[in-house]
Amino acid sequence: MSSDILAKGYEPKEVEQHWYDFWQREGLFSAKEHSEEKGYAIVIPPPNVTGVLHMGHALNITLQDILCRYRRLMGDNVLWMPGTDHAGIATQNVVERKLAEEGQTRDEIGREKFIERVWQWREESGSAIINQLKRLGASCDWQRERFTMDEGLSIAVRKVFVQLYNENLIYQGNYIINWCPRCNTALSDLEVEHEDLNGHLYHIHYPFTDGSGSIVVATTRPETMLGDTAVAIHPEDERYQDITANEVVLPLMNKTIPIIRDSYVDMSFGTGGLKVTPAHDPNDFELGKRHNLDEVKVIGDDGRMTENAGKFQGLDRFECRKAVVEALKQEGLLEKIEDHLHGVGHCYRCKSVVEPNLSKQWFVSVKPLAQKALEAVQQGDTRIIPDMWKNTYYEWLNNIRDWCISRQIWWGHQIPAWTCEDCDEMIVATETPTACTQCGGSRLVQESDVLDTWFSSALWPFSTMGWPENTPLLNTFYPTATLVTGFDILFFWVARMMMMGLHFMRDVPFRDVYIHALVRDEDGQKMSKSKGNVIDPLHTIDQFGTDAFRFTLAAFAAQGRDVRMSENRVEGYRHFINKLWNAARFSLMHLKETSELPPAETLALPDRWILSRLQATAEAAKEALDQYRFNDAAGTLYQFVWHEFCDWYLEVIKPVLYLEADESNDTRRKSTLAVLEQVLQETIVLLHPFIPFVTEEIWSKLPGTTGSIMQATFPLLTPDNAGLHRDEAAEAQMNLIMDVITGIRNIRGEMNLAPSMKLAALVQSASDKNRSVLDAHRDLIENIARLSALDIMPSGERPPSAATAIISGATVFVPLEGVLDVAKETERLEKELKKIGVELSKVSKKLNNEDFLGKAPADVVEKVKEKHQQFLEKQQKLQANLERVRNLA
RNA sequence: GGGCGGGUAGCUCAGUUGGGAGAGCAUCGGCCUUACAAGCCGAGGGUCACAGGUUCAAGCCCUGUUCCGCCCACCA
Repeated sequence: MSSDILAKGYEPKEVEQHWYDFWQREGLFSAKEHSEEKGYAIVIPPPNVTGVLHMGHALNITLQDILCRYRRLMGDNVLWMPGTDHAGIATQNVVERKLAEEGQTRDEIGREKFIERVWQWREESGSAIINQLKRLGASCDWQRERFTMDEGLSIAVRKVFVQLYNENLIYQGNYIINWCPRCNTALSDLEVEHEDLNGHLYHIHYPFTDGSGSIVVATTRPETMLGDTAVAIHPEDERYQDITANEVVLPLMNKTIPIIRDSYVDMSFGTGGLKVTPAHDPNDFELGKRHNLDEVKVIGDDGRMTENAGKFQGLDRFECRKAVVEALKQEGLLEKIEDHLHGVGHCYRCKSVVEPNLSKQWFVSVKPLAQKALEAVQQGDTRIIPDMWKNTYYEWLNNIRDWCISRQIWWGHQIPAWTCEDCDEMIVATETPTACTQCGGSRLVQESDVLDTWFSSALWPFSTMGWPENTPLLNTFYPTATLVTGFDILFFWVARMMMMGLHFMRDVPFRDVYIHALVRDEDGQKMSKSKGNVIDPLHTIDQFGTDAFRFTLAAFAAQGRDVRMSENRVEGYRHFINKLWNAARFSLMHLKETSELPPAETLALPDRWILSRLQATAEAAKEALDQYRFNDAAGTLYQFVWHEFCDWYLEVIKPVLYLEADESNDTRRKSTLAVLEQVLQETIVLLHPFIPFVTEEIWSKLPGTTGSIMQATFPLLTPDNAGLHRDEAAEAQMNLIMDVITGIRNIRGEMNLAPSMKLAALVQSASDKNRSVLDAHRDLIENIARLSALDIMPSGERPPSAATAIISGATVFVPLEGVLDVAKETERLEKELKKIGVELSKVSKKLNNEDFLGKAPADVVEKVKEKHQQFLEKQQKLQANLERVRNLA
């Protein structure tokens, strides 16, 4: 890495680790707590401690890193707050599995030991995900790394819980919640994933007690009938106007239950009869409350039938379903079984079928909090980008229901509530109480439940900055600038951070929320282990380097669109990294020392041109990044580096670099080298947010650079604007020259003339200005177009037997005496002519349209007229040439 | 049942106030031209899903149809 000349190919492995260590050692990721500079903060969506880096993280982290590195170049004081989430259920499941491998269960070792094990496990593997983030180049302020179970964050959690409880926004109660029998815990509505499954609809006779027949009810879960406490019908259902009975016999249970009338019942469904199971269905629960029905819980928390299920007690819920159906069949009460597609809830962590169950749990009364979160976005205090997600956000907040926050697991923040065993008093406090506030007794037992993981992550933007203390960090960085996240946690996380931030900080947690899409495989399928289509980001990095991988992600991250990832695509962008590397390698062969940029007016045309293009590129890149248009920014830079800087500028200056040494040539060469140095340096600064490693490596090799590229300034912001400015005249002149060269290359390609074959060319242009521009750069044109001679004339004889290229402002002839393939050239010209004919008729049509002339804006009309003129000229020239070529035949 | 996104070249996708349809990859032809064959030069290829409408002008705006994908929802 110390040789002056770079290696022939870029080898990411050799430099990535080196530079990452360097950045950390130099403290370049560290935010300043107190600073005059603008504070710009991003809090990381904390990955689960159990996590392994996947494509979703890679995209998420890359976009954040691009923003952070960009803002540093813009001179902001950047804080990228890193950390991990304790991920209650997920982590507990992982550790339970490990225990199972040792032949143990958590109940056997007990709560305290179990939690110890989790901590121990976290110590061992908790840094794996963090190290993987580092391989992506993530410039997080690692010294501030937090964990949702940290002492500080735990204090914040308790403080929030207690305050919400005191404000009557947290309450405890018996309601129907989603219960996962596998994880043995309650879940919030969000943690249930509905999946449409092919099930059955069972139609069951419930005989009237007076022997006057029966009513048929339908259910998808026949085992719940054991807990039925009523049958409901619609009060206006004509089918049941004449029934004499008020009660039915609940089959299999030999129990009498009432027939109730409620307009909730949908008359159009089945027979219009509804079995009511208040303990196992949320609607039935409501119905039960209205009609004072008993709540009979027949499915236990372990997924087995309770003693209330009579002879079915102890059966697993699914076995019980079969047994109930069999028993009903035998009693002749099963009318029929239909196939039925319906949504079934599954646990988002273990995929078990979730059971709606009656249970005593803790809830957050979210409506008041949600209202503020809604308004903050409506008022524009927080922007959601892309805009379309606003509707989804509103929709959810408008229909929000209370949030079940208690979990019957061990790993998490234990709820700070204590019950006095003497007087049953409930004490909710931030500090562990020593005596009952009511009776003074000391037999206090803490609530065993822990909080939903998302409760602590909802506080993340301020708990990580030291809240509830009023810290300098909070003053400098709250509200944070941008949250970058996937839409899959818009409700879980974003909406709840909004609620908590507004409630406890009295300000939104972030100004912008940038929602990125999902990473899918190249066929658009969601990546999953079972499909076997998972691409491991680390594998991709090992193969192609972090920079190529990051650039690929950025290039495909169009707003609102999923990213389709394949290693082939990364390979494509590795070519780009290599291209840049080689451009630098070439430049460094000539850049032996740093030099001042000479005044613009003394520079040669290509130099002024590239500086102008660089300026345009910097402006476009800034504009795109400011709007989170990562793909546009990446595309703009790609285009500039490859097609303007490499394809044209470097080729054009080669002759200058190889000029013989004499005084005037040396002056010319020196100023070109100064421009080359400047452009290369500014270009890698522009690219640095996307591809940090290779740009740092090149930076370190450039003469005249010191420190890290991370300390550089974004080109548009340097005091002298890095010598950059748009130069329209230079761009127009260079375009003419490039058009002439392209025209000649075109002929060469079409006529199958070897590049090694030198050609003579004649350019005719009626414009004095154009002729003088071409004349002044005759060497350049001859060199790049490989010409033996170049004539430039105002007009005159068209050379016979020549191929022609008609460009804007000039006509190029390549005389091919004896070589010209007349048929081929005729065909080529005819084709061109046909094309231009189509264009011409389009504009002519417009110009012949009175309405267009009368109603279109003047500048548009003017533009069309100009075009018409141009097309007409081109057509005439083509026709003349075609005639001439035809005469040759 | 509601809501959202998408249908543009063979593939993957850009296309930001409506004004001559673009890129990358792939394909074809020609090149070892002293940074790069991970390269250079050139070429071909599109009824912008379909049908209407608004407009002087529609890939873009409106209506309808259709096909994909996703999210939300307590109809048994």
